[in-house]
Amino acid sequence: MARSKETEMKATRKTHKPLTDEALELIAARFRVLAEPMRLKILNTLGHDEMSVGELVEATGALQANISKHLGVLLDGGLVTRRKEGLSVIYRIADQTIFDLCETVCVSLGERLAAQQQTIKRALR
Amino acid sequence: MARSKETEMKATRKTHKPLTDEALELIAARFRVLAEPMRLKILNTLGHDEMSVGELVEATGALQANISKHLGVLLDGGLVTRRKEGLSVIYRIADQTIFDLCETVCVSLGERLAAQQQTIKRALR
DNA sequence: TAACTGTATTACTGTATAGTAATATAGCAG
DNA sequence: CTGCTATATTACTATACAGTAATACAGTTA
Repeated sequence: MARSKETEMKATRKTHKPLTDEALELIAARFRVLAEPMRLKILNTLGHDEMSVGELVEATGALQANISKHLGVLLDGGLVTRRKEGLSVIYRIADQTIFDLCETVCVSLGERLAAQQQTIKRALR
Repeated sequence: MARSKETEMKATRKTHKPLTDEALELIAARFRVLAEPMRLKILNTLGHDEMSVGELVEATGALQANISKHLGVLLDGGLVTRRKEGLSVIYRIADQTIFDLCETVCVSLGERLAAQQQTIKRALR
């Protein structure tokens, strides 16, 4: 589990970099892009393949204008890339860290729900 | 009919789990909590220590009502816990995965900015 | 009891944005 | 050219929520 570089050895406990407001805004913006269920659905549908807008519309059941707008947000955020092929425009995930983020969140949510379940069980006994 | 490659194949090459809409909403909700700079600032200020509301107000420079409201959101989301101590209420981070998420995002943003920088450099040569 | 302190809540305002319908744009077919 | 198809954009509405001021509440002290 090699941490990045040995040059930063105090980064594990107690001390944290005081992020600037600009950095916080950039990070928040990334989270904001992921904070919409429909965009997550698009990303999840895309998976590791590439798909045209029409295929995404069909797969998600949403309206074409809505999908197109969400794809624009994802493109602006650098989470997907696109290329034209005839009449179609084909999107592909550009940032694999998305999967890490969702995985981490899922694990965390799972643990939280398990803890809540324990609390309920204990309260009912 | 220039290209009808996957129109019959349903394009299921390496699909992830097809998350339900409910799961997508839960994941999006977690991201939504993290999608505000002020909440990230609170979390970053808290770090691995615990702090009272007043200390957070002073450290962030925000108004008490605002901090209190954001702490409520973080509490609802299960990202912090709180305990009372006399007149004060002391908050502490409850979910360490927050740091992983922010770290992943930072790395991703860094890579993206580096790539954009390369693009600019190449365009100016 | 009353006064004081730290925190939470309420009410309000402004802003951002998801969803939608209609329209615009781009590329292909005839 | 005309029509057709895939995608993007515009305009609009409704909802959500961040920030703020005033107030309520809880715990302490005199």
